[in-house]
Amino acid sequence: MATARPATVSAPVAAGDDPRDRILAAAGQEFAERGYESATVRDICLAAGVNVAAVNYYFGDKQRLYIESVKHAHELRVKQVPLPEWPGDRPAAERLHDFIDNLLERMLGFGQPPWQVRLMLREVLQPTDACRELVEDYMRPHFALLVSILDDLCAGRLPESELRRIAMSIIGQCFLYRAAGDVVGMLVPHDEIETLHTPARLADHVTCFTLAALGAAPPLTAPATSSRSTLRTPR
Amino acid sequence: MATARPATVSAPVAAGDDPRDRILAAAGQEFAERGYESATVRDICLAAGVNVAAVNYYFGDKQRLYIESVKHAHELRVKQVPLPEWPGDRPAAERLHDFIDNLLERMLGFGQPPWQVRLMLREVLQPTDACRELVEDYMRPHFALLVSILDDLCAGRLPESELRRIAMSIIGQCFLYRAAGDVVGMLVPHDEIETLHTPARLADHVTCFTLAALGAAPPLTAPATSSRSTLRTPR
DNA sequence: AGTTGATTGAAACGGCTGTTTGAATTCCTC
DNA sequence: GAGGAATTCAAACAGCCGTTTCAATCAACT
Repeated sequence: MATARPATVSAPVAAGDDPRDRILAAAGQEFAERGYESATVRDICLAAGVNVAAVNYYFGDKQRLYIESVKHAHELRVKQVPLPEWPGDRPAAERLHDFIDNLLERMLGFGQPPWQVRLMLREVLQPTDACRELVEDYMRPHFALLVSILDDLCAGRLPESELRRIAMSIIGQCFLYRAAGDVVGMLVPHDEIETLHTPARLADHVTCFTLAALGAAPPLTAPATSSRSTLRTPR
Repeated sequence: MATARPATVSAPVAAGDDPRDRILAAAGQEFAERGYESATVRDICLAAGVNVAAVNYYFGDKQRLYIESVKHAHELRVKQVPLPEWPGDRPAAERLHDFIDNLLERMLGFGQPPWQVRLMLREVLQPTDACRELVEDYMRPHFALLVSILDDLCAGRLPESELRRIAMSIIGQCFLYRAAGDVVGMLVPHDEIETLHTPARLADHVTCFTLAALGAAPPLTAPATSSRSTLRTPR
C-alpha cells in the first residue's frame, strides 16, 4: 500500500533557521509525500526538530499550515523557474521548444527537490482553497505565454479558442509523464525509459509533434532531415 | 479544504443484494471520493447498511477491502466499455478517431457513474498493490491496440519506440482533461468549456492534431476542407 | 424440534489523531 | 541584573480510527 511507507522517511530539515521556516519546509515534504490527511503534525514537528505545540503556536492549526506550505512551495518555484524570456528575433518554433523544455524540466527535472512539484500536483488533481491562487499567479501567465507563442507560430490564422486547445494538447503530453509516470514506466520497456524518456528527449518529441501538427515542420513520418535536428539545443 | 466534505455524502447503496456486494459498492464510492486514508469503514458500513464488523468478516481488513474495491471497479469498467472492434476494411484514421472517442467517453462521459474512473485515477497517480493488475488486464491491451492503429497509419515507417511515444502523446492529451479538469476549467472561458470541451469535440481535436502530426491529414493551420469534416461520426 | 454452522449486532479495546494546557525556559529591554 | 514578553516543553485532553469480542440471531439439515 502506498500509504504504508515508514514514517519520518524524509531527512530532518536543515537546522539553524527560523523555526517557522523549518516547520514550513518539513510540512511541504510530508504533505507532498503523504497527502493532507496522512501527514501528521507529529511527524512534521519531528522532522523540523520542534515541539508539537509549535505548529499551533505559529500557524494556528494543521489546515492553515497546509495552505501556507502550498503557497511557500509555489513561491519557491516561481523564484527557481522564472518565465522564459527571449530576444525579440528568436523564431517562434525555437521559443516553443524552449518553453516545452522548460516545462518538462520543471516537472521532471532532477535539479530541484521534487516535493514542491508533488505538492502542487496534489492541488491540481484535487483543488483546495490554495489552488485558485496557484492558478492565477503561476499557471495562467505560463499558459498565456504558450498561447502567444502558438499565435506567432500560426501567424494569427487560428482563433484563440483553437490556440487554447492546442496549448492544452501540449501541456497534456508533458503532464502525463509527471502525473502517471509510474504507469508509463510499466507500459514502456526499461531501456526505452532511460534513453528516450528524459526531459530533453521528451521536449524534442513534443515539440516536433506539435510543429508537425501545425504545419510548421515536416510530419513525423517524413524521412529525417537535418533541419529537424537543429531543434536540439546544445547542452 | 477538499477533505472537509460532509460525511456520508453518498446516497445509501441500493439494498437487497448480497451484503458483500453492498459493501463493495459503498466502499468504491467512499474510496473514490475521499481516498484510502480519509474513507472510514464506519462510513462505508453506514452507506452499505451493514454492521462495522461485516467488513472484517467478509474482507479481513480495510486494506483488502480497498484492493477488492479497485478490482471490482475495474471489472465493471471492462464489462461496460469493451475494447473497440472494427471490420477489417475500416481505415486506420477512422479507427484512431473511434479509439480516441472511446477513450475520452470512458474518461469523461456522463453515461457511467464517475466513481469507478475516479478510483482508478487514484491508482494511476499513486499506485498501490492493486495497480499492476490494473495495468496488465486493462491498460496494456488498450495501449497495444492504439500502437497497432498508429503502426497501420504510418504503414510501418516508424519504429515501435516512436509509436509508443506518439501513443503517450495521445493519451496525455486525453488524460489532462480527466486528471486536471478543474484547472483546465479555470484557464479556459466558461462558454468554451461547454461548447468545445465535450468528449466528442475533444476527440475530434485530438484526432486531427495527431493525424496532422503524422502527415495523414492537412495541418491545423490549413484552411478547412470538406475531407476533415468527414471525421465526425454521425450521432 | 434440535443441533450445527454461518451471519449479524452492540459494545468495547488500544492506539493514534489534532489540539490545548500551564509551567519552564529563553530572549530582549530598561 | 530585574521585569516582562515571547517562545519552548512535556504532558494530557477529547475524539475518531481500525479492529476485536462474544452473545444473539438466522438458516439449513437430520
